[in-house]
Amino acid sequence: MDTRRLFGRRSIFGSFGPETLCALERIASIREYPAGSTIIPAGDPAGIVGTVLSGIVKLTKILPDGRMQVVGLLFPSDFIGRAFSEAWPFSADAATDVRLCTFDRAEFDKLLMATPELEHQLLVATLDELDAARDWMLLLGCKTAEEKVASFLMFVSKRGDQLGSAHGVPGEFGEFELPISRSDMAAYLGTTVETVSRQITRLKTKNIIRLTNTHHFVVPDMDRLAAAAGIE
Amino acid sequence: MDTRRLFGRRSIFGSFGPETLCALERIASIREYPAGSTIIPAGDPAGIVGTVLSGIVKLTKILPDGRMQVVGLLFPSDFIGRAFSEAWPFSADAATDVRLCTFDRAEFDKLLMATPELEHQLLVATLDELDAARDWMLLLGCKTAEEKVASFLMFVSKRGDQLGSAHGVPGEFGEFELPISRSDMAAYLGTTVETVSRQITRLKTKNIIRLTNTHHFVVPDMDRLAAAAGIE
DNA sequence: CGCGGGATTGAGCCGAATCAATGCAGGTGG
DNA sequence: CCACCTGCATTGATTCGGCTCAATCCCGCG
Repeated sequence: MDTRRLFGRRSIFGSFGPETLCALERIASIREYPAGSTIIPAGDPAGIVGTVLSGIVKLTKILPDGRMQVVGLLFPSDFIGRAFSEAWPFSADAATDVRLCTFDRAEFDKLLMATPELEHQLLVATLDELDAARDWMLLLGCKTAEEKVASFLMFVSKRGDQLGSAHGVPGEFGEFELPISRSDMAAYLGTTVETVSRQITRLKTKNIIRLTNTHHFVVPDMDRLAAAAGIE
Repeated sequence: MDTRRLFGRRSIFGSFGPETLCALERIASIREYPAGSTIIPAGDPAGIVGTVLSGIVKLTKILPDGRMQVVGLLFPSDFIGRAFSEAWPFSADAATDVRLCTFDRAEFDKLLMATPELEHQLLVATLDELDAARDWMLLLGCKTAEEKVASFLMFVSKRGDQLGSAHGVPGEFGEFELPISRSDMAAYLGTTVETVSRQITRLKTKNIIRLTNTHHFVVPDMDRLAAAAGIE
């Protein structure tokens, strides 16, 4: 198989030579998860790591009383896993049907130690995730419900091109498929389903967005959406 | 000077041999920043990286209209800097008087590329920061004002021992100095000064905490504080 | 002693949560 | 093919936590 195509050029494996890719391929396997299923439960020893091939993975944390927060969304080409830690600090669930390219954790850690360049790429990816997490803290701490929803739409429209041909109109920036549910959106935005719904209709009546159906969004003017999102 | 003592054993440099420490020492210099001053402004090319020697550094993001969120707090021994990026994505300010051990960014990046073990330590530190950021997202998205304040006190009591003898009673877990202002707390918790103040008095009347003065906290029973924080 | 900045307390209001009902589409079985 | 069910989304009515505005307090300091 064409390993490079498989992982995608944007993945942390995108820049490697054939030797490393071969080493990876030998410990790789494909797994599928239906929407709603749990990929890695919270607190797991987490024997696998991998990259997302298709679909969207949500990383969630919950409080003892059941309140839940989505702390990360993984799109195709994103790395999933927590190197150098025995306990997986949150739950990873399939927000849509998901295909993963997985590696055995122990094997991957070994490869990681032996391949500084791989570790470098992982560091770069982790720094990017940290930046994203901090952007999200700004959103959770400061923004109004309308700004939250608008920000989320901007976020997805930017990463939507990574959803493959099935979702997301390629090249078309202002039109995209949002394959996740309203309740997942709410959990990501630190709000409720009802509020998300209300803010979407609000943005509709302001003509900032249009919907052809529940999950297909059209943004005529990205700048107006950005303004509604508080720019950042 | 005793470089290992200088950086601290918990810093990313804690485990290095004399050769690397020497290489570091040659590009290191000490800088001081008074409380309230800006260490690195947002968007800066950020020519320096380093570790915190004493004091507390806050990392902040602001929206165009002035709303502000603290997205990270750095304690002594924490690493400050963003490797492999030309733009510093937020502002770093001194929440108290701060002493830093700084390195020239270009030099440090070079050393980083040449020393896989250093990069490994940086990766581990970054992963920890990411975990912390995600814990904070749970707090910002889900918790009530009282839980937020209680969580913050738990957080500081755990890291307070790193504040040095000046602040923080060494060894004593349930008693600590909180050297930052109420408004910084509020900005970290995604709330307002008034709310923070009210919740502190609430915790006081419940006898979960006691204050000897505005910045000195006593926690008789850490488990009760944890319960008020929503455990996590 | 009076000044000033941070912290606390109070009154009222507003945005978003909650509770509850209705709408809507896809799937199933009669 | 249509009636029904089920899960998700939308809309409405009401409540409430936390924000805003404003006054007062406290303590260190000149």
